[in-house]
Amino acid sequence: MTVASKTVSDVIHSHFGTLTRAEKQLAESLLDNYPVSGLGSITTIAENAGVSTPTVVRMVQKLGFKGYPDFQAHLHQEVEATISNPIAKHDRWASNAPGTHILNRFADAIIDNLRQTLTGVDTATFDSVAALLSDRKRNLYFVGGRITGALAEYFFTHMQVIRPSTALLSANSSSWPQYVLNMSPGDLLIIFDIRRYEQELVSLASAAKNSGAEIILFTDQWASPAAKLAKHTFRVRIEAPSAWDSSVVTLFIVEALIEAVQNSTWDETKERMKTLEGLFEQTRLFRKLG
Amino acid sequence: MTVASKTVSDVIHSHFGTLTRAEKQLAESLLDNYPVSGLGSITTIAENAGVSTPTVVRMVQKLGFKGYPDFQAHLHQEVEATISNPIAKHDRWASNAPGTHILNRFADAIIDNLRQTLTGVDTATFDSVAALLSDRKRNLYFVGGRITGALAEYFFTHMQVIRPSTALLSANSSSWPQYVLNMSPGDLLIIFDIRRYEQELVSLASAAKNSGAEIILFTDQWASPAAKLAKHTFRVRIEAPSAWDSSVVTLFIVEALIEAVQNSTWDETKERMKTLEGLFEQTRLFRKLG
DNA sequence: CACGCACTGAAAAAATCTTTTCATGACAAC
DNA sequence: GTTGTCATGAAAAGATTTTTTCAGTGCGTG
Repeated sequence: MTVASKTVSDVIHSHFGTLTRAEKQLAESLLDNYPVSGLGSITTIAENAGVSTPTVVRMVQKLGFKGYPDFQAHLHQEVEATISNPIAKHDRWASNAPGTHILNRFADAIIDNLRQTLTGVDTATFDSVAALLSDRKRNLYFVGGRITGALAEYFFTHMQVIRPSTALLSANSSSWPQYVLNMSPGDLLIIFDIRRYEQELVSLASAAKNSGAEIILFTDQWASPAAKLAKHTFRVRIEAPSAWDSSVVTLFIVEALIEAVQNSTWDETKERMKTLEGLFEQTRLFRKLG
Repeated sequence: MTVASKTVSDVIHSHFGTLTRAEKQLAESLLDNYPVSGLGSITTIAENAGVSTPTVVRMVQKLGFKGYPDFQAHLHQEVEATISNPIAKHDRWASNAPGTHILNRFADAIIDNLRQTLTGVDTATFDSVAALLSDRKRNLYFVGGRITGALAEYFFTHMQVIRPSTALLSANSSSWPQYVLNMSPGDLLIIFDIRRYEQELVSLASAAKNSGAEIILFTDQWASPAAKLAKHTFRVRIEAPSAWDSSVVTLFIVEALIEAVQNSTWDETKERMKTLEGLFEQTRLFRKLG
């Protein structure tokens, strides 16, 4: 069967981009407090998610299950696997007493985001993306929104050292068409788009896809509309006790990807870094003399 | 109710003596691999135990439950309680990203960094910095190195929305003197400098200090030489299982500061954000028409 | 051996859950 | 505008589950 070894959570995540509004709402409800929230009857979970029972049926079938009972059977298996594996590992963060200081509240929120994100990220997806980014034959294009532009830049700066053929699209969309013009099939467009999704990014994604480029998307749990166009999507938790969303976990994923790519092509990268060091040295020397 | 705080398992045990043969058989079946064995339908568990469904109904009623659904609801609650405790949660995350996977190693490292950084950061320092950043009379200047430039930009982008008089110094040091020229006493220079400390940033810090500006420094545990010049220094742990350093915790501090500043001047900020929304809207409209 | 009593499960009845159908509304393309 | 497509939930239909009824069985007792 298609849903053999993957967890229900994985399946939901991998289909998340293709889900409709009500279905996303349902998926969120299921993933929140997963997998216990899926234990009840179809009526119960529909009510909890605020959707109708037909929506539940349609979604689980879309996910590849035969019907709700089939879906629930898988969930039961997972619960069983989780529970009957009582490995008592040391509790890493419980000592982090929920203080009242903003730093502590932030820390709690970030760790929660990290945990939930990691539960949701399919390692297979992660590895696929790392492999794509490692492929020197593909040109890489990075782009972000108003806030996330800095993340795109951070990612770009590292990848530029690790491998050739990387480009950072400026925040100004007027220059984008030129980049799209140069995209060939197999090229990668790495997009950062979190809520207050920017329509222009979706247009860019669409145009890039038409040029044959493949899209890797970093978005939030509610998923940018660009998810429908993306080959791989990272849905990252961004909630913080703040008027602003948190990019910490997104940066975490980015750094992990950087390491994964670097690691897979270490020999070449080492050479590049040496050369780069030399270049920096020369520049410094040049300035001193000048 | 009798079954208020006791677990279903307790209830079964306490009633075990009064159970009949078929019921004992059923009870054994339920306790074996408890509580997962009770997850299915009454038919399923009856079959598993080798008894009839009426036996199940009779037993659960004898145990004090209203009926099978009531019995199962209690079981679900217990499953939830078991799964939702932090230790079990960590197990789930770990199982999703097996121990050796880069994501998992990174997560461990980052949480460690976060804890160590929080232990080292004085909340008084944090609050002082937040207060300085909130002071509208001071001009803010942000600057970062090659890698940390993105962090400076991220910080700047947010602060620019929250308050006036903010500037981002470009990565190119040739434009810096002009900024220094304009600095007045009380102005703040926020510097990001982590290892492979950049000599130019130290020079900038020195020049700025001579102009009366106060310096806030984000650096790593080994501390940039600029620390000697800084009024406040955040020493952040940056170690990661990678050839690169991690900026995740630095970003964490930045976000916490953003929230602290925003929070202390919420009324004014709200107005600014509203206006900004309006401006974005206009821009969008303008583009559509154009 | 007959009787009473409690236990048990088959089968019917009742309740509930799951799936399908279909009307409506939103929205994009023309 | 008009048209077609898609998403959605109300409601009906269908399937399953849960409960009740009831007849059969085993067993101890007079």
